[in-house]
Amino acid sequence: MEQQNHSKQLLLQLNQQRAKGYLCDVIIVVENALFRAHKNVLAASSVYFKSLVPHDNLINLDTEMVSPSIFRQVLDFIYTGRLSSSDSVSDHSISSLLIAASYLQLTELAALCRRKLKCNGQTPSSSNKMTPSSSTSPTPNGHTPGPLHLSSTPLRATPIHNHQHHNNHSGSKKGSQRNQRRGQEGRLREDLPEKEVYISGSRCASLSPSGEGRSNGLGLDLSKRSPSGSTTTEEVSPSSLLQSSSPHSSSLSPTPTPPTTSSAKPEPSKTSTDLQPRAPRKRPRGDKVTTPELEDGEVDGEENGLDQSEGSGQSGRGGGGGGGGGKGSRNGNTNYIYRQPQPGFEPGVGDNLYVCIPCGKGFPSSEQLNAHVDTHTHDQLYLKDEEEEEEEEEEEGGGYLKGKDPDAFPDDSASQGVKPDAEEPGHLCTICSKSCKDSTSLRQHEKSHWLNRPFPCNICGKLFTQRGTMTRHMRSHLGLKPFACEECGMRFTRQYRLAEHMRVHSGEKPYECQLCGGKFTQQRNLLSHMRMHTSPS
DNA sequence: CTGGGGACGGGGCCC
DNA sequence: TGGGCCCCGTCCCCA
Repeated sequence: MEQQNHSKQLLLQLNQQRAKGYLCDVIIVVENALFRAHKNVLAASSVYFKSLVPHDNLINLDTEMVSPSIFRQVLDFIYTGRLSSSDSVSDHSISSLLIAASYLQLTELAALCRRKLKCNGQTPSSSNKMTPSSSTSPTPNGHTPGPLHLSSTPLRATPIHNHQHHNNHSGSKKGSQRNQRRGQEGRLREDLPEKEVYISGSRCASLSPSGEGRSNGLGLDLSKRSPSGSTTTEEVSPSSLLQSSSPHSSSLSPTPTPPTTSSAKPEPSKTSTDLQPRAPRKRPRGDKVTTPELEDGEVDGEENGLDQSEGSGQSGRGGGGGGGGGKGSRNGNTNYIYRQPQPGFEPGVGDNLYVCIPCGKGFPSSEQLNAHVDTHTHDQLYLKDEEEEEEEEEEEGGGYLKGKDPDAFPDDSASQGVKPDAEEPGHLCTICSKSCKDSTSLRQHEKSHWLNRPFPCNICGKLFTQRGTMTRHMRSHLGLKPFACEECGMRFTRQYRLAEHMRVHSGEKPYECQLCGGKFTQQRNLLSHMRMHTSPS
């Protein structure tokens, strides 16, 4: 008894799920493109991926070996067993595919490419050298062919994973985990001197003597190995991910510990705990870590971005209220905006969390949305913008909150609802009457009233009002923690946090309760404490 | 079990 | 663009 087409149907389902991002548990970064996929499928197709996916949820591929467009074909092949129409596949493309297939140790695809080249009368030249069955000649990039190096030790390209994520699996919260983390952090700190790594330049200058890991000083291991094991420099610019190219965003591998050493005993750190009034909490707060384990359009935990702040009335700033979404910018990825669920789709069920601004259609994944957005021509977008602007002009200010792309605001903002500076001597916000010192501050302030969030996270799709916030958010995905405590090695994403943390070691408690005299190291804890005083109970 | 305190992560916003 | 600060939320420890 055998179910006909079972495997075919299974693959079909998987591919459909991939298209929707459903149950995808790994993200592959290729240059500036992100691909979501299923670990099982990748592992079943490629020895290379098989070695990586157990450890990493985010995998960065060498862009000299595979381009986004090529990888898309590769992924399609993995999920369908087919290559796209041969008409559209040039020999050059096939060669590129062959290189990629060899790099990724997709032997079947490599063989297919070779056959295709042969049929076309091409001799798989350099790329052929990289095929599983052929020579060990280095790739144009200096890589050694992957398939020839099926080391028992999984060799990493540039796995991007959050070590917090790994740590949080541990059942025992104390003791060993603390030590483990402490050791890891201690090692991180030791790596700090070797930080000749340039983000934008995508170059790692130094290699630790052991060669097992390079740190960029941000707590990240920049060591990058091709599947074959040849260590290469970081090829993927962090700006690919962050787009805004934060200087700290260079490294893509937050894990400081290569697989071969991940289980190694952490070096005991100095008796830093002894210095502390109370040992800093060592439990990685990974419970809510934003690992890229995205599923089905999932954005992370407290998602629903808009309502989180706008609705909370935090600090009374989010005023402005109403107004639905807005148009995204027309450049790059920012032409979509995550906005409030609209009538007709339920985030919890349909997961159409990614909404195309021009047409309002919802999609379960950013990929689908991006693909859809591509169907809008710039002309369409501009045309619609102009139409809406005309409508807004007729609406007399009511359309101000429609949420334009702030970056798209022309300098003469009069037509956008922001009165010219000349008309607002005190630079008053037209929404809350806040007085700003200059037009720049006013503009920035007024952005806080907009309901659109022009800066999407490339990894989880979450949207932000400010680029800086988005960049900061990306650090959490990438595990970028540039600021290390010299006492205990603990690392932070923000300098302010480090300064705050240092008070744990110094014992300084600058925040005093005026009611009971209680002192606190953190202001937020004082505020929390004050609420205890003021709460009715 | 519960409440308070310690510590930390993340986002918003202003400078 | 990044730093600094604020707020919210959370987890853990401990009395």
